[in-house]
Amino acid sequence: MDEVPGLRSAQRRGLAEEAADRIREAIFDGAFPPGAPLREVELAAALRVSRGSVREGLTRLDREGLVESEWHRGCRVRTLSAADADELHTLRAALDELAMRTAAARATEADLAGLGDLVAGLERARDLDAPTADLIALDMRFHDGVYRVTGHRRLGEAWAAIRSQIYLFLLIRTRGAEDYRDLVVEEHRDLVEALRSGDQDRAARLGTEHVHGGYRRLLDGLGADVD
Amino acid sequence: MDEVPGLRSAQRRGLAEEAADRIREAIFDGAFPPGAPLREVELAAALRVSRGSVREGLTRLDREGLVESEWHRGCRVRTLSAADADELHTLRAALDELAMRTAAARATEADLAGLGDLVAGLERARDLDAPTADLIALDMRFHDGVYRVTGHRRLGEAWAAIRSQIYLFLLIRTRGAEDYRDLVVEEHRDLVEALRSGDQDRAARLGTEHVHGGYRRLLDGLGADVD
DNA sequence: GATTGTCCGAATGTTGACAATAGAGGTCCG
DNA sequence: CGGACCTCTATTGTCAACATTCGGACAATC
Repeated sequence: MDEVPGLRSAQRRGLAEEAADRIREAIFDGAFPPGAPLREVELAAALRVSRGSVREGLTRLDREGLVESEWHRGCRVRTLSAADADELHTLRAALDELAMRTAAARATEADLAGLGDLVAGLERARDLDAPTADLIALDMRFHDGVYRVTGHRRLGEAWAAIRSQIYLFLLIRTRGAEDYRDLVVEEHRDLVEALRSGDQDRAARLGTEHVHGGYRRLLDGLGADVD
Repeated sequence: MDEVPGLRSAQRRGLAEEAADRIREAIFDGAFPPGAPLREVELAAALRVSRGSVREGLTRLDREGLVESEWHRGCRVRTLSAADADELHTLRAALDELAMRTAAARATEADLAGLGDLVAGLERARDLDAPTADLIALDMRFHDGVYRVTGHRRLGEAWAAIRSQIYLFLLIRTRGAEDYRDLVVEEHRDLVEALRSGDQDRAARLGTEHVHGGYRRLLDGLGADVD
């Protein structure tokens, strides 16, 4: 089992994954608002791919929770109600707690440096007045990094199953929350610090607080007028 | 189309789900041991279904973590190493903690009665010297019930993503653990009691202890000779 | 003798045609 | 005029054939 240091295996990607990526992108860009139907023939024609590939790509998005499909009634972009938001954040808090605890135990110096770089990039983006969407993307990449550091494959899969939904949720509902820009850097710096300390309990606690706090601020900023 | 007497009832629910169910059953029955390849043509011929349907069914099993598939290399039954067992139980503990906490807050009297009935059935089965596999099946149904009581759709999906793997793991590695039969009834009765009390913290704590305790006993009973 | 290039059988990835279904809108009857 | 029924169409579910890729066996080369 020889591994070459700086070389990751080039993984072949089928058309299904490619299609899933394109459709996901389109949803994030707002081309398909929540509730919009995703018709297989239409997508197949647009992507120059057969319906089978589109179909398989859609099941991947279904696994990510981005779309929902019913028998013989096709696929629609999932709508996110207030109850859905609550589900997403309670579940994410539980996952993040385990992720931060595990990461605190297993993070190497290189891992910590990588996460630190991400936070630095986040700070730079904020100071340069980058659009909030960019900050959110970096935020997500940071947490992806934490899950990767855990080396916990199934935990990563559980995160992947809600990741896109949380991303979409943040993109849609972050307009009113201006304090997000101020707090995002500081909070993530604290997370890295907790990981560096190796204190698993502290890291776990900070992880859940980070999620719950962000959720609470979001709700406060928007009022209770969630549909 | 050739008609086979007892094999022609796969219409209303979609052939893909039907195929997934059959294959899952076969895996649990030991027809496909861990690591065994699942060839699409072979399965399609056996189930009298096209390869497309088998293919879609296999992706469902992949979502459940029962099989793993690589590009152009097909599907195999997932093998469960010691590291996998650790992943499964740490993740399950995190999910169960949230599930017990939520269930403690939302369980109605009818819910509690239903769970109580399941425990009673478990006790009956144990006293009747039912095979351990039956006890395990009832054990799983109990926890399914807890997740259902939470009303937390995404939490239930996260559980579904590891449920089959845990089931398979228990089926394979429970031979040596005789104390399982003794403790299983008592522990689940305690869980119901905690839910009835409505004390969320206590329920959550008991939930994680239940998982971790069971895992520890399993490891002790088997020694460290896990492959 | 080890490495590299090439071929071959087998299995999967992809495709377009065909069948089944849900939902809409019209029609008939009370 | 309203409701049950029926047809019709758009859309998804299923299928069998075609294209691509993998892994190993064998031969050529240094």
